[in-house]
This record gives sequence, structure tokens and C-alpha cells, in this order.
Amino acid sequence: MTASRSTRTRDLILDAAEHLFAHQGHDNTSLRQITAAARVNLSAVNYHFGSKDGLVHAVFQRRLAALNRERLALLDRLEDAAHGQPLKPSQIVEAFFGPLVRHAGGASPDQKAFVPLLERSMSDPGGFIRTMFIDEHTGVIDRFKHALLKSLPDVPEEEIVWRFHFMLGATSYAISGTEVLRLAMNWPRPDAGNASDTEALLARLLSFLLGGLRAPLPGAPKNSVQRNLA
Amino acid sequence: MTASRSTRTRDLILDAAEHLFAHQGHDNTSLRQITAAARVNLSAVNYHFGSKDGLVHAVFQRRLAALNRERLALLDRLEDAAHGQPLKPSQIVEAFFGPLVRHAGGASPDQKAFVPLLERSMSDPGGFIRTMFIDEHTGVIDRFKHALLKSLPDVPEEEIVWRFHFMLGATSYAISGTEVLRLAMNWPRPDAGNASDTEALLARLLSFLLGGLRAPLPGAPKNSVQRNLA
DNA sequence: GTCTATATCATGATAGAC
DNA sequence: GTCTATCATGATATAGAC
Repeated sequence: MTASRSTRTRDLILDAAEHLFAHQGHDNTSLRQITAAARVNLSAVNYHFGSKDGLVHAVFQRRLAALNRERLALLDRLEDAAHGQPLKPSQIVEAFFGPLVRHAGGASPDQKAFVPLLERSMSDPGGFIRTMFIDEHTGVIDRFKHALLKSLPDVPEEEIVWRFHFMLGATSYAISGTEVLRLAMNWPRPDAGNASDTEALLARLLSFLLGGLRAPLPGAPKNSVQRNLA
Repeated sequence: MTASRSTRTRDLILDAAEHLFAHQGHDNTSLRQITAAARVNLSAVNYHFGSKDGLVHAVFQRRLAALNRERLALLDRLEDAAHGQPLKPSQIVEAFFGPLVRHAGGASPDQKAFVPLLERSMSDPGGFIRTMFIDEHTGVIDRFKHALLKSLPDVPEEEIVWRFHFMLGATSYAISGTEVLRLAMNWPRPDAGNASDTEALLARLLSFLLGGLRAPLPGAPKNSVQRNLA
């Protein structure tokens, strides 16, 4: 079983790397740490992934692909059920951000720590991760953007795109920043990591996102309000 | 003039470091690069700042302190003019996020690149920067939080805090993500770095933030809307 | 205060036996 | 496919002359 032996080593490396990356960031993690944790030989990384960058790429892509598959499946189901009618903004927003927030609120500490890392690495300047991140998202974002356009015919496309971007930012902070938030605001520490916290956070976040998405347009008169309440 | 010579070297290092950090991130920048750019000796860094971490700390703190001084000055002026009356949410939000966005939209490429770095470094896991960032912000955030509480008496404190956090995230992406946004959305590239772009971005962002800030509370009935329109 | 020179260490990658 | 051994590089930090 040479093949299965090989695959096993590959996966051991992948899992160990993901764990360490989540807690230290990928560029503070050495190949030596990874191979020690995976209990494989140092050279195995170069054999299976070509280079450290190759490994990083593989680790990130594995997660991103799974996440985006889930988002698209949700959107497909919603659109099937709607029979060509526009979806509600809240449905679209939840289908996109729900999987992400739930993933980040997941049970294992690794899972919780990984999404913040993803977000951070995406904004790495000049890195290959940025490119991969965009490649992996571009089709998905396009589908969701069009769903939003259909759902909010009064909001011009340019504005939708910007607000999508702002929503990404708010969500990123919602996920990765709860620790910082507690410190900066002098908060008591609630039970961390339980599912109802995650759902409460998601509810908070979604109502904020929808409020922003449907806000009066920048140049608009003071009290005008968007149609299509969620 | 021993003292002035010394101060000059210190500042040369500080400026060169800031420039390099902005474009490469602080942990992809070596002391050798910094001292070469500043045309000072390698050891000068350790003499003036004790260590590389000391230098990083000094670089970040210099900017953060200036930014927060500006924010507090704006808030002071608004509150003086209001004679004890609550401010409008839009005034508060603009006083907090305006200086940040305008700084990031500043003329020099260094200035433009630095705010994103700040945001990214803040979320560095386990780093001393996180701590410094929090220390530097805690008083400021407290003042703004209380202004918002007075301004939006219908929104419970807990919700204000979360929404403040979401606003930070949206703003962070607004600032640092315009490049990514264009790529992911297949956008034409507008004139970069001109002031009217910055003001347009700020207007977009502020209307999104205010929409989110005043959104119906998570558990609220479908069509309830917050009072206190901006 | 500033310099040269160097100590010390950890990293990513590879060569070559098995 | 996996191992050992090793290379080349670049990092921070320091010792000691001026």
C-alpha cells in the first residue's frame, strides 16, 4: 500500500500545518515545527508539496473550497425554491456569511482560530495567498452579487459591491475580534465557544449587515429609506 | 550637538522603518534593510530602541497617538458646541472614522499603506502589538462609546459595543481592501489617491455604518426601525 | 554615540543512501 | 517514499575599538 502510506503522510502534514498556522500564523511557523508535530521527516514536506509555499497554498485551499461549496449549495437551494423570484436580502446575506460565522464558532479551537488566520493572510501584501484567495472567491462572489442585484433593484451595482465589501469587513471583525473587543471594552468573559453564543453573534451581525445594506444611498435626502425590508 | 545628532539618527531609523513596514509588513523587514535605507549603522537600532520589537512598538505608537489625539480633539469640539445635548450619531461616527479614512487616503504612498498594516498587525496573534494597540485605544473608545450611548438611548449598551466593533471591521476593509475589491469584482481602476475618491469612499462608508448602527435590534419585530435618524 | 566585526542561531532547501 | 546529513542564507544581538 504505497499509495495509502503516501496519502497518510500528506494528510498528517496538512493537519499539523493547519493546526500550527491557526495559532501562530503561517510565516511564524517553521517546517521543522510542522514535521515534528506530524511526526514525519523534514524532507517529506518538500517531497509532497514542493516547497513551504506549496504547503501553505494547499492548507488554505482545502478550507476555502469546502466553505465556498457550502455557500453555493445554500444559494442553489434558495434559488430553486424561489422559482425565479428575487430572494430576500436577508436570505442571501445569511447564505453567504452564515457558513463562515458558524465555521469560526465551531467546537475545536483549531477551527475557531483558522478563519481569523484566513482573513489576515488574505490581506498579506504582495503574497501569493492574496491571489489564491481571490481566485477561489471570484465565482462565488459573482453569484451572490447578482442575487443581491436582483433583490435590491433600487441600489446601483457599484453601491452593492462596496457594501458587500463593507459586510465582509464587519464579519471579519465579528469573527476574529471578539477577544480584542472584550479587552478594549472591559467586558466580562461569557462562556466561550458554545453554539448559542455563535447564533447570537450571527443574529447581531446579520441585523447590522442588513441595516447597512439597505441604508439610504450616500447622496440621498436625509430620511429616505430603502425598500425591501428584510 | 550630541543630542541633536542622536535624535536625528533615531528619527531616520523611525522613518525608514515606517516606510518599509508599510510595504512589507514588519516581520518581513529585517534590521539590515532598515539601517541600510536610513543610512545608519546596524547597531544603532539596538542602541536606540533596545531591540527590533522596541522599534516596531515605537513606529506604531507614533502614528496611533497622533490619530487618537485628532479624534479626541474633534469629539471635544463637538461636545463643547452641543452644550450637554446628545450629539447626532453621524457626528460621532464621522469624528471617529473620518480621521482614519482620511489618513489612509493621504497623498503619500507610505501613508496609504500604513493604516492597512496597522489593522493587520493589530490582529497578530499573541503579539505585543495587540496589547499596545488596545492600551492606546481604550480611553478613546470609551469616550466615543459613551457619546453613542447618549445619542442612541434606545439601543442597549451591549448592542452599541458590538456595533462599534462591526463598524471598525467595515472601516478596516474599506481602507485596506480597495485593491482586493477591484480584483475580485472585475473593476476598472479609477484614479487612485485623489482626495475626492477618499471623500466619496468616506460618504459611502458612513452611510453604511449609520444604517448598521441604527438597524432594528436582533430580536425585534420585522419592521421596527430605530429612532434618531442621522 | 557610532562604528566594525563577529557570535550564535534558525530557517528553507537539497543531495544521495536506502 | 523516506531517511540522514549538510548547505547556504539571513536573522538578531553583542563585544569592543574609536
